[in-house]
Amino acid sequence: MMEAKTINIAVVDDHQLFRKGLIKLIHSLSDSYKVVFEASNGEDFLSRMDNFDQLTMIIVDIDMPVMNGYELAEALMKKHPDLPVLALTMHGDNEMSIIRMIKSGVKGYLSKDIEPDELKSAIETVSSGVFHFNQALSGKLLNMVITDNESKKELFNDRELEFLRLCCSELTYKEIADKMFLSPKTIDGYRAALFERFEAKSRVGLVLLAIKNRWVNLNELP
Amino acid sequence: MMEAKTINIAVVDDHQLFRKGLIKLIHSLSDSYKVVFEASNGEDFLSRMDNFDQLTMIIVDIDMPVMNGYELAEALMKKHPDLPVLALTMHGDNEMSIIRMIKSGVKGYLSKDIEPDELKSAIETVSSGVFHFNQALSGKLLNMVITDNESKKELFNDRELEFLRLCCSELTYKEIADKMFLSPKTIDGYRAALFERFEAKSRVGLVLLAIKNRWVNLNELP
DNA sequence: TTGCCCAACAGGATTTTTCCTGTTTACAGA
DNA sequence: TCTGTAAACAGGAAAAATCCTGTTGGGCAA
Repeated sequence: MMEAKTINIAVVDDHQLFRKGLIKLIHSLSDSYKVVFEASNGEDFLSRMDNFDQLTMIIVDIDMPVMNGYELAEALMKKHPDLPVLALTMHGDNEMSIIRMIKSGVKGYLSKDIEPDELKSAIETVSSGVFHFNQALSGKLLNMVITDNESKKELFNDRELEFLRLCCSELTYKEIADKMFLSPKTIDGYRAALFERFEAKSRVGLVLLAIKNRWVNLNELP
Repeated sequence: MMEAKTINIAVVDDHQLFRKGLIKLIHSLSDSYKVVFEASNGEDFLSRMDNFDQLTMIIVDIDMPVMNGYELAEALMKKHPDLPVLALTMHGDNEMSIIRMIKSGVKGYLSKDIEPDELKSAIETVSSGVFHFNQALSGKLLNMVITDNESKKELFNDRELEFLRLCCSELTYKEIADKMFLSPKTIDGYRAALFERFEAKSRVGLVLLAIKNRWVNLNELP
């Protein structure tokens, strides 16, 4: 079996040990795979990569400190829409992160606990510009992605975001209601809406999501 | 330069992609390194490994779902104290986790963002039974480890820390009680103790403090 | 032994959170 | 003008969290 075309890959991951290992793994999958560039985060990649044409695709970790995978994918979608992005996730099972990846323009994603063979098939499909998602999306969330094109509604409106910030505090809902000049019942409505949208089961769960996804800034909290 | 003695290594990590890559990386470091066994978590390792004498050392990821690195190291410290454990951490910067590793009996730890050369030197030192910690421990911290038996009025004890971790989730206190095999009333006692100690007014407040002060690691939360 | 301390645990009250099913009002579009 | 929709709001109940005051039982020092 001949594997004709060389696939030139860039790997972006902040964990050097993983990155180096991954590169060796990729090279062992096929002689036609060449990792020609590596970076430790999105910013590092954008600042040092100058020849985008040489790249067939890019493999990028979602969880990175400086400029994470979502942000890099978004930046690439604007400047180099033809460069396919394959995302790697550590805990990629939650639908929100999948949504966000799709919105950021990634062509596919893989959990880090997959077998090398799956990586190979993902590289094959994504490098040729085909989508590769190994998890089905619920209709509701899929709808959220698709109908987003008219830029009508982002994740939250202003009031919801304000509520979310106040949630990340020791305030009770009643106190939040006072601060926002709303009825506690309205606040309860916001709560229910966000719980459903993000599949949170409790206020603590919502707060954790808000922090993890950087919807709120930890340093700006009281 | 000759590298005489073969070092037989077991690798335990739940992320298959990382594990396979790491193994290739290890083999590329030296011909005398042989990865002779791999497992996806602590439980998997203990149940399938039958010949401990063949192993020179074990490399284990700290963050694993079923039986994590701390727990595996503790179990090994009891049954096979001569087997050196090298721990790998994703975000090993917080002191609490270093404390916990030392208490669990690991011989050394590495952050996953190190260079392969550092891995090599860690393998060399740890496999020969010497400690390898790449980060200086603050005097206070070191004191905490050493004088742990006497003046143990530090921030938390082990159970409190475990409770705190579980607090940073969507689990109810009842579910936390089940996980820790304690009465919900005892859990309520932990809660009250931590609330008072850190002047938290609610669980959300406690969770925020835990994250801000890095008592728990955001990325290793479920 | 005896007294002391502490972790584990209980009962019970109160507040807060969570959930469910509604109603009213404003306002944009057919 | 009629209609649909979204935001604001309510009542009420169940579950969970919070708070307070205890008890018990085992280890340990005097």
